[in-house]
Amino acid sequence: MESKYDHQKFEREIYRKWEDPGAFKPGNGKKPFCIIMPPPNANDPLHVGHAMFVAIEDILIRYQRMLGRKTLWLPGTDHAGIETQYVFEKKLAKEGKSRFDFDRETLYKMIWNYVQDNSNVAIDQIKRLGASADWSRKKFTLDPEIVDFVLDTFIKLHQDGLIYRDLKLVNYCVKCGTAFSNLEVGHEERKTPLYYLKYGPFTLATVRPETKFGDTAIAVHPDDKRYKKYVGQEIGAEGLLGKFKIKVIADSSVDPKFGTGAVKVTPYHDHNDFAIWKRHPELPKPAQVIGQSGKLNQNAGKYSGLRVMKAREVIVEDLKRLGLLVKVDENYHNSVGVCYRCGAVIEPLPMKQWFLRVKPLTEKALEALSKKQVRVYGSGHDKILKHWLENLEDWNISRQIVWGIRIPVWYQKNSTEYVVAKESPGKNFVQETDTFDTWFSSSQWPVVTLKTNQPKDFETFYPTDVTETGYDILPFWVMRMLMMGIYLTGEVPFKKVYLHGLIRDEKGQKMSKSKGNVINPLVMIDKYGADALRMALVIRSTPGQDKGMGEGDVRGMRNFSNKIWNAARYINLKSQNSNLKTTIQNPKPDREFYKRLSQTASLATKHLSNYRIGLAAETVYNEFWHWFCDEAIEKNKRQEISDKAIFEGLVTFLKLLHPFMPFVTEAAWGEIKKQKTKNNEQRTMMEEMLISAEWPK
RNA sequence: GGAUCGUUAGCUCAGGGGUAGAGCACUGCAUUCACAUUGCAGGGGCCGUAGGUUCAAAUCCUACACGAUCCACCA
Repeated sequence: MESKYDHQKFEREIYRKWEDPGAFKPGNGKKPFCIIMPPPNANDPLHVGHAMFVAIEDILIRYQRMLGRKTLWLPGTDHAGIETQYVFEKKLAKEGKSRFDFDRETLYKMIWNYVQDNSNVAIDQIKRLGASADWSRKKFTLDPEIVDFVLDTFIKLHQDGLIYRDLKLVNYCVKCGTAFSNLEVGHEERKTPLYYLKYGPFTLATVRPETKFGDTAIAVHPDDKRYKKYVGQEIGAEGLLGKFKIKVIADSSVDPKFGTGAVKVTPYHDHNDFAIWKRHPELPKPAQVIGQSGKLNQNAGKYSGLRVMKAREVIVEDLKRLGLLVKVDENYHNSVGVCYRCGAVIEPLPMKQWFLRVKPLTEKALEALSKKQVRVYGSGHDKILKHWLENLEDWNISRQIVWGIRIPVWYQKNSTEYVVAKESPGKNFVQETDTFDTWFSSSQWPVVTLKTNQPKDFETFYPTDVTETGYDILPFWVMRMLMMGIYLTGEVPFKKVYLHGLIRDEKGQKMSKSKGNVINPLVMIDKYGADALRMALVIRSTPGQDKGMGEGDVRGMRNFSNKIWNAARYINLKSQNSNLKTTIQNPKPDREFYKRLSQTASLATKHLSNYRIGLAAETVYNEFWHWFCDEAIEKNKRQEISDKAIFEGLVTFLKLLHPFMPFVTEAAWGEIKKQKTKNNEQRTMMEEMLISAEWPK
C-alpha cells in the first residue's frame, strides 16, 4: 500500500467494480426501500446542489442496502423546458440567430439534438460522485412511454373536470416569450416613480401611466367621503387621445390613505385591477394595450409600437406638456414581478391558457399531511408546505415554448370547439401549440418512472420511502408530486421528505457566477476526491439549514480519507511481518474496546435511521479519528489492545464510514482483504465487496 | 403586511435540561517506528438581550433586538 491514498487511482475503477456485477440493483432483500432521484436537467453541468443531493441520497441508499433491504435508487433526467430552451436560444443568439428563424419542428429537432449531445454530462458527473443508482432503470422525461403516460394523465384530469381553459391575466415574460405560473415569478423591491395624473375631477396615483388606454374604471373606497358623490357615475376627462368617459366604482380593496385614495382600474394589465373588474360585472370589457411583444398596440393610438419603458417616458412627457401631470414622487419604492429565469420584468397579460384546478388535490394532500402519512425533515418547512397547500391558486400549465410535451388538445378550424385526445381527431383539427410546464411531468415522476420500468416495480416500491431535494424547490416539485401522486394512485408518493439546505460560500454568502465564489464540485473531486467532497457537504449539516463551505473544508475531509487509508495500511504492514495475533492478551481493555465500538455503531445507526445524517457523519468521524486511531491503535502498538480487536474495529469502521465515503473505504477494504486472508476467521468476516457488506450491529 | 428560520470559538457550523464541541485558522513541541494529508500540548466562548419555569437553562417558555429567506392584489 502507498503511504498516501490516491483517489485518482481508485475512484473510476471502483465504480466499475460496483456497477458491472449489478451491485446497484435492488437485490434479494425482503423489505423494499426506494428513492426516486430528482431528475437533473439532461444537459446541465454539475453544481454543488447536485453534489449535495447525491451525497445525502447515496448515504441513505447505501445504508439501507447494507441493512439488507431491497434497495432501489431510480435515476432520471429532465428536459427542463424553459431552462433548456433559454440556454439553447442564447447559443443561437451567439450565432446571430433567433428561435423565430425556424419553424416549430426544426427548432424542436435542433434542441433535441443539442440535448442528446450533452445528455450524458449530468449523468457522468453524478457517477463520479459515487452515486449507486440503478442506471439500467434510468428515465428521461421525453422518453416515449413517459410522454404517453403524461398525456394520459392530462386526459384523465380533463375527464375529471380538473382542467379548464380560461382567459386570465397570466405572468408573461416578454424576453422568454412565454407565460409562467405564479411560482416562477420573483419579486424585487425597486424604485419606481409614482405619477399623479389628472382624470377630470380626480387625481390618480399610478406607476404605470402607459397602461392608461386600458383603463376601465376609477375605483375609490366605499366609505371615502371625498368621492362618495361620484360613485356610480360616469365622469368625463381629457386624455392624451382626446376626451373620454369613465365610470367611478366603489371597492373596498382601495386604500383611502394611499396616494389620493382613488385608483385607475386597468384590468388587463394589473392583477389587482383584474380582480376588481371581476367583482364589478357592470364594467365593460377592458382593452388590452400591451401585446406579447412587450410593445403598445393599436389601442394606444399614436403610441403604438413603443416598448413599455419607452412609452412610459414619452407619455409622461406628453402628460406634462398637456398639464395632466400633477406631480411625481420620484422616491417611491414598490415590489416588481420579475422572471425567475432571465430577470426581466413580468408583464401581466390577458391570455387564454390551460389551468389545473388545484383545490381537490390540495385538500387530499393536506389530509395526508395531517394524518402524518408524510413527514417533512427540514426546519420549519413542514409548516411552509402546509401554508402553500392552503393558499395555492390554480396552476397555469401552458407554456409558449416548443421544448416540452405538447398539450394534447385539438381545435376545430373556424370554431371554438376542441377535443382532448392523443391523436388528431380529423383533418379539420389543429393541435394546441402550447407545451406543458416542465413541472407537470416532474409532478408525476415517482408514479411514471416506476410504472414504466420493470414489471413489478410500481407494486414493490410505491409509495417510495424518501424524497430528497433542496428546500428551494419545495413548492415546485415536492408539493406537486404529493398532489399528483395522490391523485393518480390514491396513495402518497413518498413517506418522508428530506429537504437539504443550500450551500453557500465560506463567508455564508450565496454562490453565484457573477460573485465568482462558486465551488465547482468537479474541481474538488479532481483535487481531493469524491469522498472528501461528500463528507465536507454532509458532516454537521442539518436539513433545511444553509451551510457555508470553502475549499478548506474539503481539504480537511481529504485528510480524513487519508487517515482511513492509513489505518488499513497499519494493519496490513503489521500482518505482513507476522500473522495477526488472535489470542486475547488483555481481556479487560479489549472488553472496553468492544463496548465502545458497539456503542459507536448503534449511535451511528440511530442517527441514520432518524435521518440525522450530519450527526451520524460527525459521530463516525470523531470516533474513528479521535478514538480508534488516536487512542486504540496507539494502545495496540503497546499491545494493550489485541490485534484481533483492532482488526475487527477496522472492519466495523469501514462499514460505518462506507455510506459517507464509499471509495476510500472500498479501496481500503480491498487492500486488507488482499493482504491478509490466511486466517480463516478473518476471511469469513469479510464479504466480497464492502458495498454489499452487512451493516454492523 | 403575513410567515418561517437563525443568533454558540477569529470563520463555517454541530449540539440541545446536568462541568461547552468539530472542521478550518492560530501558538508551542515532536520527524526513520500507519499517516506531516501526522501526533502531543495549548490559546480562544457570561452559547444575541431581558424576564420566566426548574434543584439545575446554551438547551424549555415569553418578550425584544439583529440577520436571512419565503409569501402577498404596496395603485
